[in-house]
Formats: sequence, C-alpha cells, structure tokens
Amino acid sequence: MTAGPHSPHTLMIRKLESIFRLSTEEKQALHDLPVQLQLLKADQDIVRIGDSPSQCCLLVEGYTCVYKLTTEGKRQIVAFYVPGDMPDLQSLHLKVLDNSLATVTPCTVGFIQHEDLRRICDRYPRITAALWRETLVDASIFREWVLNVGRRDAFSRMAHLLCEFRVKLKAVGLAEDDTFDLPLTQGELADAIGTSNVHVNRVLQDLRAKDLIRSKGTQVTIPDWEKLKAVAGFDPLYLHLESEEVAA
Amino acid sequence: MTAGPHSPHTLMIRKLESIFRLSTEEKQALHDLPVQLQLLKADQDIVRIGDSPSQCCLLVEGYTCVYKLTTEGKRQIVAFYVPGDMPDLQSLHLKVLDNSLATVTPCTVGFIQHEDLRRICDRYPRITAALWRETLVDASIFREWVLNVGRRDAFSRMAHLLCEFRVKLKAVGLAEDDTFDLPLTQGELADAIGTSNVHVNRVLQDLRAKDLIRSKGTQVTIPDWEKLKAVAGFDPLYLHLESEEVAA
DNA sequence: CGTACGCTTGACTCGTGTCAAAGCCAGTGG
DNA sequence: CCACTGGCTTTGACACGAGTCAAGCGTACG
Repeated sequence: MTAGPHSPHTLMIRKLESIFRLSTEEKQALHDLPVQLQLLKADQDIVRIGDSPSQCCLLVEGYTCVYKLTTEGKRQIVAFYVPGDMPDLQSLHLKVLDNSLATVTPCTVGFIQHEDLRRICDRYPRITAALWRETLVDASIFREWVLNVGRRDAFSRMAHLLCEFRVKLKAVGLAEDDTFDLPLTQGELADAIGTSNVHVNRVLQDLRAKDLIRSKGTQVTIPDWEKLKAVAGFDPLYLHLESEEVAA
Repeated sequence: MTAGPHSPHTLMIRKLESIFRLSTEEKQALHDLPVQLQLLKADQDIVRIGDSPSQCCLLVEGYTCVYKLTTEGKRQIVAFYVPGDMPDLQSLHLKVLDNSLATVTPCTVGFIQHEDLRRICDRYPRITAALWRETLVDASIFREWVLNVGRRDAFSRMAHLLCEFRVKLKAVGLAEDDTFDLPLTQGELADAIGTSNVHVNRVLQDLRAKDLIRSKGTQVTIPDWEKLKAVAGFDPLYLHLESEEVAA
C-alpha cells in the first residue's frame, strides 16, 4: 500500500509499458527523469486554474482530484487520480490551466520539469505516443463522466463511480479482491457525481441496504461485482485497460 | 460559408497553425496528406462505439456530435464538432472507440489513414505536438461539460452551450458578429445538456422571453453577449483559443 | 474534555421528468 | 395544387427525484 521499494517512477512506467512495451533504453530514459518529490497534506491545491506551470505532477501516493467551480461557487470534481497517474500532464501543451488540482488525502507527489519531458519526447516518439495516449484515456473518462452526470440517476451515478475506483485501483495493485480504500468524504463524493452531500448520504445507505456495497471506515467492499456493475451500467471499455486487468 | 476554394485541409491547418506557427515544410506535409472525401446525410453514424477504425475523420463541412448511451438507452451527447475539427483523432492511439460519432447535419468529411498520420508525426514532432494539443483541448471541453451538466441548472446549461457554439464557430469564421447557424433539434440539445426535450423547449422560450437569444429558423442571434455569458457563467478560457479570436 | 467536522435524519420545496394531446411545418405523392 | 404524413415543437397537468434547511449525533483529535 505504501510506495515501498519502488522508485517514484515505477507505477507510471509500469502503466505506460502495459500498453506500449517500451524498450530497455526507453524505460531507462523514463527512470532517469529528474523528479522532485514532495509530501502534501490533504485538501491542498497543487495547481490552480489560471496557473501556467513549468512542470508536471506525478502522483506517487494518495489520491488527488481535479475540480472546477461555477461562478456561484458550486464545485464539480471532474476526475480522481490514483498513484501512477499524471494529473496535469495536459499542462505540457496547454499554456494555462483550465482547472484546479488538489489533494484529497495526504499525498506524495513528484514534479517533473516540462523541459525534461519535452526532451525525452523529442528523442523517443514511442514515449510521446504513450504519454499522449494517457491524456486520451483521461479524455475518455471525462466523456463517461458527462454521460454519468447527465443521464444516470444519483443511485447509478454513485455505483458507477465506485466501479471506476475499483477498476483503477486494481490496475495499479491498490485493491484486493473486492475491497479497496476510499478515503473520501460524502461532500467530495457529492461534488464528483453532481448532487448534494445529503443526497449522497441517502444513496450510500440505499446501496448498503441492497448489499451492493459494505463499508468499514474508509474501506469499501463490493460483495457482488456483477450486480454492482449492472446497476451502475458500468462497462470498463472506456478505461482502455488491457484485458487481464479488467477481467480481474 | 461553404468549403469554397479551400482544400479540405485548410481549416484544420489554420487551426493548428494559430497556435504553433508551423514551418512551410510542415504545412506542406499536412497539405499533402491523402484525404478521402465523402458526403454524408444527417443523423448518420460515422463510427460506432466498439469500432477499431484505421483512419481518422476530418470534418470539412457540417456539424457532427459524439454520443454515448446508457444501458437503458438514454443518449448523452458529449461533444459537438464544427468544420476544421477531427472528431475521432483519439482513435490514433486508442485501439477501440469508447463512443460513437454521428452527423447532425449533412456533412462533408475527409478520411485520413492512421498510417499517414503516424508517418507525418514521426517526421515532424511539432505536428505531433499540435495534434496532441487538439486532443487536450477536447479533453478540456469535456471537463467543462461535466461542470455544466453537474452543477448548473438547465437554463444556464443551455446558455453555456450556446456561448460555446458561438465562440467555436467564430474561431473558424462560421459566425457573423452575433448570429450563427444552429441546425439542431430540441431533442439533440436535450441530449447535450442532459435534460428532456420538453424542458429544453421551456428553457429556450425563457431565454427568448428574456431577450438573451433570438431565433429565426435555425439562425440564432445573441443580442447581448456579455449578458448571455453572465447567465451562463461562461469563461472561454477552457477552449484554449488565442486571444484575438476570443475577444471578438 | 471540548470542539469541529463529518454523518444522519426529517420536513418541506422546487426543478425537471413524464405523459399525452395538440399545433405546426416541410416534404411527398396523388 | 392540395391533402397526407411524419417529425418537430409547444402546452398543460401531474409526479417524483433531489436540493435545502435545520437540528441532532458521532467521533477523532487537540
């Protein structure tokens, strides 16, 4: 569950490699990327909308989220990120950030300079492709979230979010069979599925009453994966993982 | 308003160049991309979820949309595309499509083989960056849509969608000062903002009653841009256009 | 031990969905 | 040239999901 004996890059490289089968040289180049590690507390902005960062953030441990605010101050979380993700990789090509990135738990993050990333991309087109692909998967997840928020009721929305968490965490080895850690407040869940926190509470009770989920502290367990998938209308296709991981 | 004397690539190249200032050689390489033109009727799928196309679609004339369906068959449109866009550029790196792409009006589209795109990307890293950036802007728009659908009421959502259309169309020269063509049914608008078509009808009437929009056939005019932006909570930052276009 | 934050509950309100019927074209064919 | 048709828009009545408000509860932490 901790970063353990890995280098900060390990999870990211493993993820890139699961699709692209990089050469030893390419992997080495990634390993050699200078990373400035930093420990952050929970509920802390990493970068803010309007910023023009000169570095990307690599999430090593903990969960982060990307959020936006309406002019009236309502918050919408548009993505959660788990270890191995690069939550603001977009900043490599978009000069100014259109969203804010914040920790939701205490986090270990590594910062990689844009110039270092650009150098490695120029030299290794396959790494460029792999990183590009990462941003495309992000985009695919956003599309699914639009569907989720736009066309499912609160009950299915929540079920869908839980399904997504399970699959993403399993893919990086942070979930056992059927249980994983979900250290989010009901307010954060509400901001993610576009409802009120009161209603999140009712929906969670309903999910528990129907035995679709069980929870102990921040641990969530899913007794019947197929049943939860069904009520969520969840199809992992949009996560674009390789089949072994999804099947699990 | 028609494709006119342009080659099919013109709008796309102009868009890429507005950010990246490509060299003559790079522009020529783009111009030389083989494109297979095709005329399509309205309401026709171009590619479907689950497909693995070997080509990308370049929209030359008309509007297309990307949509997804819930298991119960509810449709959510997650993006609209206008001439100059490449609505399924993602397929270059994601083997299987996670959404469907359809025309909403009669369209002229050009198909570009993936292998041709990959070849040009390998040779010209700046073109890679420009195309990558395009997909990042798409992702940014998806994020804004999550906010739109999740945290704004139907009235603001519709206003926001209209603002986005105006800015995108102006950027490719398809909108005069304050009026543009919006040949969408209320059902399509409903699928885009995640409400029922009946409610779309009421919201549009409300917008007209408040003189925030006027419409004649499919033509929409915006009498007071600042006022519409205000009720929509619209900030064009997320479209990542260069400032001259946005200001207009 | 208290204080703060998050969770839970109930009552009430309100935005939207649903259903069903009617009106309005624009295109088609007789 | 006009009646027919089908798709889209418009309307009204009603139902329901979800938001809001406000109070009370639990618990982790200083």
